[in-house]
Amino acid sequence: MTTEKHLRIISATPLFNGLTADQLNTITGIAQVRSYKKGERIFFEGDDGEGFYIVAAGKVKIFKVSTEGKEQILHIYGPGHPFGEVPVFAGSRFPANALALTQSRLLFFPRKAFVQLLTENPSLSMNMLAVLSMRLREFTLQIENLSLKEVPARLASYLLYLAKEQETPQRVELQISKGQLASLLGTIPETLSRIFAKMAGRGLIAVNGKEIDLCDREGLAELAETGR
Amino acid sequence: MTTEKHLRIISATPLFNGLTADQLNTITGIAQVRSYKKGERIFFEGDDGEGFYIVAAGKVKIFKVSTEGKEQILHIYGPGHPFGEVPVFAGSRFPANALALTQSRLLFFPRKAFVQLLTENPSLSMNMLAVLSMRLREFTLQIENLSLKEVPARLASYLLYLAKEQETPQRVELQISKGQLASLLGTIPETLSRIFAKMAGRGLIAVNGKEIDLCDREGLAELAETGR
DNA sequence: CGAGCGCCTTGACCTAGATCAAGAACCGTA
DNA sequence: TACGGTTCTTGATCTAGGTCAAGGCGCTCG
Repeated sequence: MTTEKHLRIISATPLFNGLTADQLNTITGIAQVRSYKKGERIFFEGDDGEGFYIVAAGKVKIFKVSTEGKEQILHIYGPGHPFGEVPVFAGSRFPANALALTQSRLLFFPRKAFVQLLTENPSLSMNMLAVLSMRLREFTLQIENLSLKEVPARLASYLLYLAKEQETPQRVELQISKGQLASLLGTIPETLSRIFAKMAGRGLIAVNGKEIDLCDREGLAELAETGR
Repeated sequence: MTTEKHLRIISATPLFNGLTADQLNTITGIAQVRSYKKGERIFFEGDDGEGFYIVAAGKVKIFKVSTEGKEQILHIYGPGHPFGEVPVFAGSRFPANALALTQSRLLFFPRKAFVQLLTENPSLSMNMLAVLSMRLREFTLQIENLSLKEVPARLASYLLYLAKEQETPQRVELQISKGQLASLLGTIPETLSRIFAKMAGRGLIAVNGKEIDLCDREGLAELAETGR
């Protein structure tokens, strides 16, 4: 693993947009590479946060677990996405768990060195503020979904979101298992399965394994919006 | 309303901790005072965010509304708390609504001037990052509550939280109506009422209007944690 | 190729909590 | 102190979705 390669990854990360080559070099200097196997824990809720991460390769899930073992996924992050920044600035512990969904390579930025960087680079601070703000927006959306919408509406929203994300208006591919999707939507596999069947029955979608055709985007939008 | 007074409020706000008198003066220079009557809207979801607010006096609720009119309260903020910062940094619109719960006085900071300030004051940026991180922590907690715990557990958590907040271990006072509390907990007044009755029946609490005695903190903690 | 395991689906049931409807208690105003 | 309005409580009902249990349908690996 060369420093070259780190630099390429770091340059491509939105968080570091608009920084000079010099600044990027400095940042590369403090980054450490860490590798995780599929299923390996990155950190636990309550752990001390001595720094934060950026996904270089692979897929990471951030989640909470109830006392009875039910899990709620908060995010699933791929390359370029930072996570675990909260304790860096709040001076607290990680508020959730992180686990590698696939074999992953992460860049780790130690708290102290990174804070030092921030005080010297106002534009980096601004980027960081933007990242946190965006995340806050996502959370308000998720809370809205969980408390104000029923599962079919949440699923419809998610499918439309995926379609935009993947730039394929007619068909989307689930990058995660349906069980994981259920947890992301705040439900369980059985319920999700039934809702898939119901939506297919209404002609809104067609499901073939991880491939899902969006037959009626109008109808999906309606369902996402009003729940009918 | 004197500039003196603004300065006093601004100095006392955590967001501006650790800044020099000089910096505080500059900040006071860009703040505008806005007054709102009880029930008045401060902004709507989707509005352009030309700046953010800090509560100087009064109480403000931040909330989402479903298409059918059900509301989910995200936060209730009192003096010293900033809100509406997301669009300032994310460059997007307000992701939720804000309304004055009581007659309120707010300090408004226009986007552009504030961003200018940030680039010149690294420690202000750090404070802002801390505020946003703290808010993210609160949100993860709220999502956990909404999706992983049942209403009685959420209520128990909230009561214990209030007790800590108010530094009165034995008795808390609700600062908001029970209807508002229901919405904050992601439920409806009827359900909340029944749960109050049930908890009183079990000897966990005693309810007298807005005064609530925590008779059995052990039991409440147990309920908050495990749901039984 | 067959065994075994993880994932998904389907069905029968059950429970938390929403909805609907009707009073009761509380509060500011005249 | 009577009033009209909120806000709160209580009861009867309904339903989304969770739980439990039993297959099915792929996988990989021997």
